[in-house]
Amino acid sequence: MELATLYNPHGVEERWQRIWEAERLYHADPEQPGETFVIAVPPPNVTGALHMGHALNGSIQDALIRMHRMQGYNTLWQPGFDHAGIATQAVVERELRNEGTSRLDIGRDAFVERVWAWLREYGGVIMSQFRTLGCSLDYERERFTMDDGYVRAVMRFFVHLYARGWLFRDNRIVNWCSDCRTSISDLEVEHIDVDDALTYARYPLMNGEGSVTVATVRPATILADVAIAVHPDDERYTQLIGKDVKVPVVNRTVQVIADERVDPAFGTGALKITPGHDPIDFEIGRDHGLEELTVIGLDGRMTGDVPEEYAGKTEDEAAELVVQWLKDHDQLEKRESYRHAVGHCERSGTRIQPLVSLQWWCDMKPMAQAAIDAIESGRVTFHPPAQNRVALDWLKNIRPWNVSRQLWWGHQLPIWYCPDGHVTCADTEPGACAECGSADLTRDEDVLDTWFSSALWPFATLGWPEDTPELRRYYPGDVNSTAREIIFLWEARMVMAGLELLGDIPFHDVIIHSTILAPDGRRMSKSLGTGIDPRELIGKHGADATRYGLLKMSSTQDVRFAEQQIEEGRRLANKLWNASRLLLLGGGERAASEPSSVEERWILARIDATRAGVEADLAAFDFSHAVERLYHLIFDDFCDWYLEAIKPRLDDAQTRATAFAALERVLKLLHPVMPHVTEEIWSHLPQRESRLIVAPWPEAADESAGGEIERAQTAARIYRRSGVRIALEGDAQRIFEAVVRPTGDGEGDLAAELGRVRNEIERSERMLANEKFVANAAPEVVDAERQKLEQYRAELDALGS
RNA sequence: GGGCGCGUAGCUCAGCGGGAGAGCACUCGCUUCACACGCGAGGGGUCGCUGGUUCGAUCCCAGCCGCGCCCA
Repeated sequence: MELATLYNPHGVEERWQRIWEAERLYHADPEQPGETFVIAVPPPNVTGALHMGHALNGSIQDALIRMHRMQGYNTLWQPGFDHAGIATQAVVERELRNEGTSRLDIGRDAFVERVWAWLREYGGVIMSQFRTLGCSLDYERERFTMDDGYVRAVMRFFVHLYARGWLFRDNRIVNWCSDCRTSISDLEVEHIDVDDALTYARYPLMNGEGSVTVATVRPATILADVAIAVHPDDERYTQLIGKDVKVPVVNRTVQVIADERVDPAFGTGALKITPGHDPIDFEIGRDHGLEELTVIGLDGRMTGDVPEEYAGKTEDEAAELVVQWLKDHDQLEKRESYRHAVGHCERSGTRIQPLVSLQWWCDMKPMAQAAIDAIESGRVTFHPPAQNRVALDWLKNIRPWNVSRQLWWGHQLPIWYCPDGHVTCADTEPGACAECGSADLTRDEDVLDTWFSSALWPFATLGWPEDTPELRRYYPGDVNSTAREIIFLWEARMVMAGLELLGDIPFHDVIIHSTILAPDGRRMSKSLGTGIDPRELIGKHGADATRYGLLKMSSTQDVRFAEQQIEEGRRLANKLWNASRLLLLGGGERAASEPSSVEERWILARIDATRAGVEADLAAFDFSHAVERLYHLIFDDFCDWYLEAIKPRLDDAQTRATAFAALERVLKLLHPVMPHVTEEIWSHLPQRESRLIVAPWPEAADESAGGEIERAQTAARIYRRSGVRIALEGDAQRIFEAVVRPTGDGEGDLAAELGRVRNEIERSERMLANEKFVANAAPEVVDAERQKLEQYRAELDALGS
């Protein structure tokens, strides 16, 4: 048996990835028996590359999937891609720009074909990158949100919501990105602190009795003012309510109104109302029946009914002109610096322009209620549990969802209009207007928000709306794992869609994993240059080590990336490799393997305790503790004590056979975390009947470990520390000799040891002499202290005093 | 502005009512017949600060100071 002393994952990992997939061991067969265990992977953007979040989440999901597969579950890990409307369109638009053309030049059909061509060439590489991490996704079942079948599911969902009466078209304020040229949902808006100027402008009263001053960070929108609002209880302004004022620049006459949504503490307490360009003003305007004027257009420039010198200017340029106008007319009270959070498009980074636009909306309240019930009743549970409330708070305050996007790449709305403006909604292209029968139909140009299709992922991937064997067998699934910022965008919507369309939750547990930050504590991001590429880590340390390290970092709180965790994984792989070498070097024959010695029974008990611990950790989605547990089992128990204890008997086939049986269990327990090295070692073990990936998970064992090992360990601690040998006999003595290999006379620093133990006894006695402690502390705590005292007294005896 | 979380060894993090822990780094000793990516020993911590509750507080409560995230 030729095995290198240094385990090298390269080549080994790729080989096993090929074999597992070629032997279809990742494949889920609905015809096969067994309780199911199903996870649908969060579909990465089809344009994306593996980043740290994917690698962490892949390690988490694969650990769960592999353990359940070994436990005999009919296990499906569903792979696939999201078409990622805005992101993908932006990539292809950039390419067109580099070629000196644009989507408008080539037209919609050619553009969409161009996107498909781009994807065929460059898209979808991330699934291969999941393979290099060892992720056991059922790659045969890869789905794409733009597949024909998936498109049918999306259309069905839309038609369903339309029939329910929850979809409606309305002019409302939206978050407009002038760079992406589309509206985006509230959830795609990122709030960033910005240093602005707060401009205080005087609006003269029409009756000539002075003026009212309002503060604004966006002077350009003064041109669209339709009212001034004050809080009804604000005594400073009570007498002004109902009075008319004149809007600067445009000389429009508007009224002072009262509304409780005005914050008297902001600025002067008087608020200019611009329903066309501010979400709160929009709400106030609707309630007061105010006009919705728009002065900033879709390209972010001034438009519409503005004085000539403003037309076509950017908002900033227009703001300067307005401020100058105010100065010239002595209506500028002051300007002061002001720092506040401003919405930006998370995709392009452009400052959001709130404006009124005709869009399709979905009333989410009815679906949200079902999701609220599911979470409150515990049918769907978030981990860590604090996230349940986060999801509930959002669901309880849910607002209509703007589902239309002014893009070309995506699912075009199944909405047709006839010349009379009637609306027809249908799965497939209708022949005539549903209302008037007109055959002259035009399809709505807009496409759906990417997340509209994502909401269907857990069942559209299984064939819904068709009644497929997969859908019947694998829905509902079990677990979904994702990052915090996806809770509303995706998790909540999957729960709502699943309940609405299939009448059942899509999964019962949602893992919200930690965010891995850059080593300096900032976010990992491409633009900041703080990203660390998991593919480099795999190249440097191997996939097993990377998985181990990432799981070690997967505590519930956010964590700074530390490469040393991955190096720890690499050392663990090497340690296990060499432990296996030790046994294999003695010969790999198979013999009867009944544990006969105390150390054999002890290691089996330790392994079984670890098995139970790992099962409990994974049931609680506590991966970092599971991994730590395995590390100590292998380094401390298996290598430092068990293997050292049996070393003198290694030429005995019986001993090796028992050791192989123990090693086999260790490999099984570690496999979900480090699949490659464990499968590689497994393949060298004598007479394995199957691949480790599908080998049965260890059964609970009924081994009790005697106290001999513990006695030897105590003696070892004392001897190694002070050179003092304490009296042992029988197995404890034999194991101590084998592991510690003592030299010298065993006299050592007896005085120091005696002093240490006496101190302990004194401390313990003092504690137990405290009547209040004995009276008030929990009985088991007092008992534990008494036992410790007993132990120390026994140790004192053993030291021969 | 609302909510959540975090400040524990030089670093990354566990622990969260009864003697401060792990891995790495550091010091010292080991060419022990698997592994120096190893084995053994050791140094290093007013557990952010100030109060409170308790027989007992890193752990619970309040306030403060830092840091981060989510939502508006």
